Amino acid sequence: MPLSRDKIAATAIRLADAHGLDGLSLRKIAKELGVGPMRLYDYVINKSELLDLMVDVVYARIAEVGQRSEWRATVLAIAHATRAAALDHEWFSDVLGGRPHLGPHALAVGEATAAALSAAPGVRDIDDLQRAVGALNAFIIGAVRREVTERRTARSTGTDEAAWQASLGPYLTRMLKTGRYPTVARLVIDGAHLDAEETFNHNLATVLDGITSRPRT
Amino acid sequence: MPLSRDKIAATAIRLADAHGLDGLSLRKIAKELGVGPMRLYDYVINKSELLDLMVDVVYARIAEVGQRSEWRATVLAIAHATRAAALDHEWFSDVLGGRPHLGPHALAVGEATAAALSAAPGVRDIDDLQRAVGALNAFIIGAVRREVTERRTARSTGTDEAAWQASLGPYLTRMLKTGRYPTVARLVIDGAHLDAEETFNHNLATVLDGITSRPRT
DNA sequence: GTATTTGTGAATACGCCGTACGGTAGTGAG
DNA sequence: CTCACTACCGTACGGCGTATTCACAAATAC
Repeated sequence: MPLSRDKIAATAIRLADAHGLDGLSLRKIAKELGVGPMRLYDYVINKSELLDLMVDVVYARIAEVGQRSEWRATVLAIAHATRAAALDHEWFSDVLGGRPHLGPHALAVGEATAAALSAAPGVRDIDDLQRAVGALNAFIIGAVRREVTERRTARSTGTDEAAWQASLGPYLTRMLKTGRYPTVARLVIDGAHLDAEETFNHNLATVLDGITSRPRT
Repeated sequence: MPLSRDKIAATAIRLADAHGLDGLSLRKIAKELGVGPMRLYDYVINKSELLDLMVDVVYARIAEVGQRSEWRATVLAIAHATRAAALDHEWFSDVLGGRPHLGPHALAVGEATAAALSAAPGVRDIDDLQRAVGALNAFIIGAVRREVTERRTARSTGTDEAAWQASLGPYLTRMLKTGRYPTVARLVIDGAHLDAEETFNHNLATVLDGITSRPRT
C-alpha cells in the first residue's frame, strides 16, 4: 500500500491519541509506517502542515453532524461534536484556537455555524454575526480546553482521593489553608461533583441566550 | 548578582516575548544570563516548572487590578487585564487553559473572580458559582486565544492588503470562490473592520448578561 | 602549614528532535 | 540502449532537555 497524505495523517492521529502531541514526532510516525523519516517530506512540507492535516481530519468528523432545521439545534450539534472530538483526541484541544483553521472541513464547520447563527434572533447585520460567531467559538474553545486540562490532571494525579492528596494535595491544600482563597477553597471542596457534560450544556445555553437576547448592538 | 528564580523567570519572559514560546530554550536563557545551561537546574526542576513560574509572574500583574466595589466592575477589570497581559505576552495565550494555573497569583486571580461572581445576581449556590466561573473563564480563554492567533497571522502575512493577497489569499480566495462557504465569505469580505477591543467588551457583556439573567438552574 | 573533605559551577555526553542533502534503483520514452 | 525521471532511502547537522562527570576553590581537621 503506497503511502499517502491520508495514511500519514491517520497514523499521526493514532500516535497523538496514544502519546500526546509532545510525544509525537515525524520519526515515530515514519517508523510506525515502516519507512525512513525523510519519506514523509514527499507528502508534507513540514510538521506544521502535518498538524493542519490532522486537525482537518478531526473537523471532517465534526462537519458530519451537518445541518439541522432549527438554527439552535445546529449550533448545539456542532458544539457537542467539537467537544466530543476533543475528548476523543485530546491533542485537538491543544491546537484549538491556537492556529487558523483553514482546511476545507474546518471551513465547512465555520460555514455551518455562521449560517446557523445568522438565522438566530438578535443577529441582525454582519457585525452582529461576527460578534456572535466570535462569542460562541471563544466559549467552545475555552470550555473544551478547560475540560481536557482537568481530565489530564485528574488522570495524572490519579482519580481517587488518596492519590490526589498525595500529588497535588500537599501544595494545594496548604495554599487553601492559608485562608487567602476562601471562595476557591469552597469551590474545590464542595463543588467537585458537577457533571462535565451537563456543565458544558448549561453554559452553552447561557451563551446562546446571551447572544439572542441582546437588546441593542 | 547571584541569579535567582525571579531573574531566570524575568529573562525567560523577555526572550519568550521576543521570539515566542517555540524559540525559547533553556540554553538560550542560560546564555543570556551568562552561565552554563545546567546552572538553571539549581533553581528550577525542569522546563515545565519554569513555564509555571513565568505564567505566575504574568498573573501577578493581572492580580494587581484588585477588587472593585461592584462585582461587575471587578470581573470586567480582571478580564481586561487578562486580555492586556496576553497581548503584551503572546506566549501567555498559548498556555492559557492548557495547564492548571496553581501559582499563588493565579489563585489570587481565581479567588477574585470567584468572589466577584458569587455576588452576581442569578448566582445562588455553589453549583451556580462553579458554572459561572467556568463560563466566564472559558470565554476569556477562547477570546484571548482567538485574538492573539489572528494578530499573529495578520503580522506574519503582513497587514496590508497586497501581502495578504499574496500569502493566504490564493488559497483562501480560491476556497471562498467555490461558493461552498457563502457566509464565511461574507464575514471575511464585509466584516473585517470591527475593533478587537470593542468586540471583546461586547461579547464579555453578552456572557455576563447570560450568567446573571438565567431564570432557572 | 599541610591534608582532606565539601560544595559550587562548568564541561561533557546522551538520546532525542526537525529537516537538508546526496545517492540509488526501477521505469517509461526516445 | 540510453536517458531522464520518479520513488525511495541513509546519512548528517545543528539544536534541544537533561543526567553525569569533573575541576577547583573554600572550609575544615590535624
